[in-house]
Amino acid sequence: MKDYPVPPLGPKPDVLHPLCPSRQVLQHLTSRWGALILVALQGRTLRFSQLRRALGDVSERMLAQTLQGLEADGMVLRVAHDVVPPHVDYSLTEIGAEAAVLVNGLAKWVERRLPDILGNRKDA
Amino acid sequence: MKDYPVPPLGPKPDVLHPLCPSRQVLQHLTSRWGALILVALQGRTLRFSQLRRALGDVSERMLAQTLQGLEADGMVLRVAHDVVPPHVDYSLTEIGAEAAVLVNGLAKWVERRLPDILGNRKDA
DNA sequence: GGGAATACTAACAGAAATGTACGTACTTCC
DNA sequence: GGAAGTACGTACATTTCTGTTAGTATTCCC
Repeated sequence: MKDYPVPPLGPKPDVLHPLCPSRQVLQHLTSRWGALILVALQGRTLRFSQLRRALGDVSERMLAQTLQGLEADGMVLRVAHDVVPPHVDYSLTEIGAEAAVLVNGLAKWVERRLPDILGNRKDA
Repeated sequence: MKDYPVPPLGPKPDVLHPLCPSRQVLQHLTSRWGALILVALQGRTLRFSQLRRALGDVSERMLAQTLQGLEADGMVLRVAHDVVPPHVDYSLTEIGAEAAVLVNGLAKWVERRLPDILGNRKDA
């Protein structure tokens, strides 16, 4: 990897630039579980285990890890009720909701177009 | 991982279902290089090396591999001119262009919202 | 009492993604 | 002549991702 002569916070964020932070954010949003969490959390608040069941096959480790990442990016809001059997609610923040709309749009498009995509697919 | 009692091609594709093929397609589109290739190819045709320079830091190996995947999914059209110094053009297919609009929308949103996102970020 | 549920974390392990280096066949430029 | 550009494939190495297992403190249910 060579050096790229552009500061981390240039005037115009550009996803196509290797060092632009927008790339990382985009990757968080589009990561395997990140995208699905946004979709699952759209319009509703879910607890950790509910979220886990909603996604079907996330390991607790990955779910916790991904949620922390999204929380750090300000996409997800975590509210822990300090009760004896742990109870934590997850919901989308304002920007999280905005992102979710876009990610969900992509997901829905894939679902709608799936037949066409699978149709002319050249399987190895 | 437990077994999920749903056929690969049920009546309604659902990204939240572990075995739905839509998940894989979504992952291809949102993969690290997949998404960037769609963005870079929007509205224009690029050659292999131009694409490589456009993304800035893809290795040739990854670029070739990702392009093949997108081609297999019918998103990218590959046209090879049989000339002495190799010349191959890459462009988006119809569905590829549709997908690119959505992915690009997400990318542009991230770029626009980047300041806000980085603002309230809790760095580890 | 034993077992399940809750929301995690830490340690370890294996799988997948990604990069590096090299080779190719031929042309153009210095 | 020697170096660079072109579009890759292949082998190998490393980094990143993801999963599995075990453990925690407490309550509820049988």
